Amino acid sequence: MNRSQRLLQLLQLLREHHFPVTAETLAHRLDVSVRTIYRDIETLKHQGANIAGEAGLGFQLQTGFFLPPMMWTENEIEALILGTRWVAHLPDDPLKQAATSILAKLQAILPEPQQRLFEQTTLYAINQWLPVNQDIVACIRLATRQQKKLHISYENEAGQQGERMVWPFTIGYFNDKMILAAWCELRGDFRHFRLDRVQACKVIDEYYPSYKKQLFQQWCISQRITITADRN
DNA sequence: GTAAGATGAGGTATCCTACT
DNA sequence: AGTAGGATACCTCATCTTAC
Repeated sequence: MNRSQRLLQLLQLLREHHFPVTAETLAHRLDVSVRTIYRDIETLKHQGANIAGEAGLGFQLQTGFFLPPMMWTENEIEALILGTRWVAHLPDDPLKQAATSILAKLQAILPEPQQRLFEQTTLYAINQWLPVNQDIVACIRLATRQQKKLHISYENEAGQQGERMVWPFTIGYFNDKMILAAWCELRGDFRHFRLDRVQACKVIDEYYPSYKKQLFQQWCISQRITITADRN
C-alpha cells in the first residue's frame, strides 16, 4: 500500500468511528508504526481534514469533511447503485423520488472512468410489492422519524379490525411486504404490522417516552436479529 | 553510475490530560 | 501530587528521485 492509499484508508477508519480512536489502534489496523499515524494525521490536517486529537483519548474526525466521490472504489459504486435502484422500486413515492435523484447526482459527479462503470452496471434488485396506501406510508415514516406516537387502524390476518396506539421505530422490507415494527401500548410488547393492512393512521403530537434507537436495539435482541452496523 | 536532496518511517524523550 | 496512557517533537536512517 502506498502513502496515498494509506491516507485514504486512515480517513475511512476515522469516518467509521463516532468516538475517539487511538493512534495505536489505527497503527495496528494499517500495519504501520504509531509515529507514522501521527505523521499521516498531520498530513490529512494540512489537506483540510478536521481531525481532533486529544491526549488520553485519541483522534476523531469532526463533521464537515467529506470524501470526494473519486475516492469510491468500483465495488462501493456498484453497491450504491444496486441499493439505490432497489429503493427506487419501493412502493413509497418520496423515497422513490429521492433514490432517482441520488442516482442522477451520482452520475453527474462521478469522474470519467467511474461514469462508464455507472452506465454499464447491470445490477438490479427488483421486487414485486403488495400495494400500500402512500399517505399511510408517509405518515408512518414521519412518526418514526420524529419518534412520535402513532394511532393506527389495522386489520389482522383473520380479518378482525383493531385500533392500536404504537411507538413506531422501524420499517422492515421483506420480499413483497413492508412491516412496521413498533411498541404496542395495548399489548405492552413489540408488535409487527403489515403496512398493506393498515387502513388508517394518525401521528399523535406526543413523543413516545424512549429513543427509537433504543427500542430498535431491544427489538433486535428480542427477535434475535443481528444487524450489520453501518457505523461503529 | 553516482551524489545530493526529498520523502517516508522508526525510536525515544517530552508534554499533556485524566484518574486516583 | 503521582501515575499511566496517549499525543507531539526531534533525531536518525533507509529508500526513492533527479540532475549531472
